Amino acid sequence: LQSLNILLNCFCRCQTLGYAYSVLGNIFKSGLHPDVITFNSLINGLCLDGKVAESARLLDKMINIGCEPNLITYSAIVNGLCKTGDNGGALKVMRKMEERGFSPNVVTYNTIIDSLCKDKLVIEARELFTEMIGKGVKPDVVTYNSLIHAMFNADQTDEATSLLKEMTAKDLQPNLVTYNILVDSLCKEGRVFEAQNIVARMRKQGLKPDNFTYCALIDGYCLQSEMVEARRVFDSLGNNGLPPA
RNA sequence: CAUCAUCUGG
Repeated sequence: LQSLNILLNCFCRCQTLGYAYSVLGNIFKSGLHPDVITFNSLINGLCLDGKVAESARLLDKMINIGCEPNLITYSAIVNGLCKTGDNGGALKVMRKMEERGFSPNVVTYNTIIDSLCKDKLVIEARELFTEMIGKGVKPDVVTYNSLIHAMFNADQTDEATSLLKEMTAKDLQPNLVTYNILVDSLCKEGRVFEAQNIVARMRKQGLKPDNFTYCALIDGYCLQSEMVEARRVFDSLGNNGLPPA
């Protein structure tokens, strides 16, 4: 069952749900019973595909056959609602799961906070942020990444950098995504030089700049019409978009 | 230190 679950999840994440369902068929044919992970993968796949209604039906189905949904099930649905732009619905599901005794965890909160951030609802994102802290759910790097990104997008660069300080004060190490957000945002503001300093800093921490990093830099130079510099970065990359080892 | 949910460019 584990192997079939792995395969099924791959198809779900690739948005090839037809194949996922045929794996489900094989599970039945083999006389096996899908478990909560099987259902979670399918629900997630449907949600990522925007078929949240269908995922709700699957949720009912799993309950009917006696398979108890868990925190991950509900979080996947929360994500599906967020990705279709229904933040209100996502919040409702989160409140419902609390009533049913499933405490939302850091991932659940991160999902909604990020969605609010993307919709520029920075105030309500921060409200959820303080709510989670109040409930003893510790924000992690992903939480801060979403908030920092939102602050840059709202031209609150000062707030972004203060959040960055806040996270390191909490012993949360900025990760590759954090740095990519910084590099990209600085580049879009025309501060490519400072972005390069960030890149130097990430190298110093042993983090390897990746495709995102280089694309952000190239884009930044292009925006400044510094085509020679853009070209220099571009030429430093190999066929796979990464610098030669 | 690998069966499931959340964050970054184009």
